[in-house]
Amino acid sequence: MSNQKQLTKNQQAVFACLQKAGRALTAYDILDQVRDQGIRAPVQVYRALEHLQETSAVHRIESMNAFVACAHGHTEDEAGHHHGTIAFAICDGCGQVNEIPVPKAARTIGALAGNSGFVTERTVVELRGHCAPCQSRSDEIAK
Amino acid sequence: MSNQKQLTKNQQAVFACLQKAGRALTAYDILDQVRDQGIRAPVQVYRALEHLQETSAVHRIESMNAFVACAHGHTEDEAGHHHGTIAFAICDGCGQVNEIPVPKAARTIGALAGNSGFVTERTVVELRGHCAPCQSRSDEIAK
DNA sequence: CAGAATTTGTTATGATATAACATTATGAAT
DNA sequence: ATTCATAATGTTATATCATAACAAATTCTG
Repeated sequence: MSNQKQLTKNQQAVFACLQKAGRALTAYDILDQVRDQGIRAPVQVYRALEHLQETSAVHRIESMNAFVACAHGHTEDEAGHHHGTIAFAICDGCGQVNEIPVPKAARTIGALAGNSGFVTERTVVELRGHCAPCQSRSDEIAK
Repeated sequence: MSNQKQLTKNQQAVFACLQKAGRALTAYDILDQVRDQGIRAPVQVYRALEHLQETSAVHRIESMNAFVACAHGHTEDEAGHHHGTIAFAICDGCGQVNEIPVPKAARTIGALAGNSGFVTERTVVELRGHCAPCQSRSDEIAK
């Protein structure tokens, strides 16, 4: 079968690393963190990430070439209840990534594209900016 | 001054290449096309792209690591009238990229992020899918 | 256990992007 | 026109992100 629920050793290591980080990491960031768990080559990390993305346990942040653990309940519980499109709010100060379900706005945008016959298969929405704490931090710097 | 309107030789070459292509190209695709115009190294392409992005003549497609000439009037006319956020509808069949202004949907999404104090500085919206012609083409293949 | 499928490990390489620094061109002020 | 400041260029090297190819080990299933 294709959809087993148990993660393999490498998949566990990579996923745990991302969860612990609590922010987006590049594949090589991850590699550095899991070397002591026997993962030696980039391809091993990419393979684990590929699987984790298929099961929606991990999302790729396109504008960073990085990866983040899904904030919703993908730890143990089954299902992977499908939300629609999720927007990622990425803080360029601290790297925190927040997930914001935006099913309606995504449908609106998809409909606009559909007007010219375009069929949307995947929607990428990423907000780059600063979270509240980092906002005040940069205020300080700007005096 | 910072905002001159005339493009330099390299900037012209890169921009012309993108306009001629009519679709997204990677920096190395561009490099291959402009070697005969004296551009020899990746960094020269990236520098031209950087300038062209600053003036909104070119957009970066994050989910492709590629670049596309802006579809709006950036050829000769001044101004670069500021639209709000633009969504890119990218056909995975033929590579065509369509620009769709989505100011309202983008504001909606930004407002949702703003609820937790996030301040958006840049909004990336990219639709991956298939354009009308490529849609029918894949129909054929699927019999 | 046998066979199939998947995962793993290993090496190599491809693709994307920037650092550092010397040089040349351009524009504005005298 | 000369000087100065700025921006653009060229060149080499290297950093960063990602996949190809193939052999070996593991796991699942009958």
